[in-house]
Amino acid sequence: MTSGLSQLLEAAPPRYRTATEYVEATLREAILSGAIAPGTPLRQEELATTFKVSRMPIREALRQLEAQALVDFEPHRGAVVVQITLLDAMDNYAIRAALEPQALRLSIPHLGEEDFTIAEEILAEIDQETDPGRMGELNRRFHMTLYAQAGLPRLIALTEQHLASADRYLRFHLAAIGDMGQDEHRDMLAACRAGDEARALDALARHHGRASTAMRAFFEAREAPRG
Amino acid sequence: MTSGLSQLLEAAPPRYRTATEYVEATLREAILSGAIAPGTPLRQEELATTFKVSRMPIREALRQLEAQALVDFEPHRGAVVVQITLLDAMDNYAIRAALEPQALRLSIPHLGEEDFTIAEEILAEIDQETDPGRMGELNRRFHMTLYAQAGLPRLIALTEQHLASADRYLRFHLAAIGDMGQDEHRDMLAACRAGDEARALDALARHHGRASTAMRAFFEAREAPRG
DNA sequence: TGCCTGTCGATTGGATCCAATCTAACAATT
DNA sequence: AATTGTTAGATTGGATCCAATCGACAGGCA
Repeated sequence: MTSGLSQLLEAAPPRYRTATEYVEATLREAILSGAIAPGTPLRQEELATTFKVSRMPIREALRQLEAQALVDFEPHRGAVVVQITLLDAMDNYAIRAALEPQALRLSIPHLGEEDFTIAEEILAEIDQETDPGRMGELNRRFHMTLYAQAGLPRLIALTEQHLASADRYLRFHLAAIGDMGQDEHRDMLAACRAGDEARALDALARHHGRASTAMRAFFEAREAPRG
Repeated sequence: MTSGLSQLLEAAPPRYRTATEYVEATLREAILSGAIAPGTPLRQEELATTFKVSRMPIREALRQLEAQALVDFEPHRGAVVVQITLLDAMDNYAIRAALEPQALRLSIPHLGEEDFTIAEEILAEIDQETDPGRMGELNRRFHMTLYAQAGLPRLIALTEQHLASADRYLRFHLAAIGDMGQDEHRDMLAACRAGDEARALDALARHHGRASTAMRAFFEAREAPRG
């Protein structure tokens, strides 16, 4: 049959099926990575020329980004890249601190050796990585590998979405605590391997707690450097 | 000054500022209430004539509903109202079981007597209500009243969104357990009043747990009535 | 009969055009 | 001088038009 061909098609699917998909994915990546600064107004005409499409796919993409809380939309005034504030960061942490333990808890019983191997490889990659952007990507993949067996697609997608949003705070995170929390990562992985749910959840909670308090201290020091 | 005027404007804002807003809000309500059945294909031309607008606001609205996971969008094939399945319901419960305790926990310390009074009134209304649609609305308002003081807008919005999604399962919920869990509601409210976080969270967990297991049993009985 | 192929209507995706709204600068009035 | 009114340009919202894709059905071929 065509199993060889279908493998090829799996490996190289047509990149985007519609212009809207293309614009949406590219814009989201640009916002999350910080390539477009928070507060930047997104002019439809301007985006249309840079993407070499009409304003229509731009408009549809912006609508979807609005629903994902990546841009603010005001009628007749256009879209603006959402700001990064302490409140936003705390909001994101609170949401992840709720979703991630749930995903991990449901996933742990179904994790297998293949998952642990992949997670281990990602941890090793993180150790050697220096580029902040790639580190965010690797961090996300590590976490999602451990959550992937939860079996609830919406929970997983929602968790991944908010983990991706956290990339926006990555620069601040690194400035605040300097590392990606590899100690907690390793502890979490070891606990998962041992099937020790309580310990894994504890490691994850420490992970969130440490990052969240560090971030808060960092922002508050920034906002009132001399009081 | 104009404090009287601004109160008036608060009370009666222009209903919708754009056609897209209007279509989106109306369609969402229709989907959540079940007025449009799961699996229904949403033809753009058809919707355009019923809403008396062109296809353009329809398209933008459908994009936003897709990002909210209320319709499935397939390129060149259009939008379909998402199905109601056991997996979907479990997914929704898992997400709410993660988000709601977090919101409640953060909100409890800032709840005041006004909030308790409002919550109490809503509970009384639920007791007398028979219309399932209104009961979903009231249930949502009760929960959100207790979560509202969490101080994190995104967490609150996300929680409310998934609480609203649960309205889609309301018929099944009522068929499965017959009531809205008023006992747990009352226990939760009393615990909040007493500032007893642990007891409030416990009541909420029982609320979710009971609903979730009942729903699972109900679906499984439906899917394999004679095996 | 069963399967492939081509064609046509229906539907969506994208481009272009027009109308409505916002912003800012400037003029006019007190 | 400060506030209000006006007007022009920029920008978004909405409508219409054309192109691309999908699905079903009919016809040809083994």
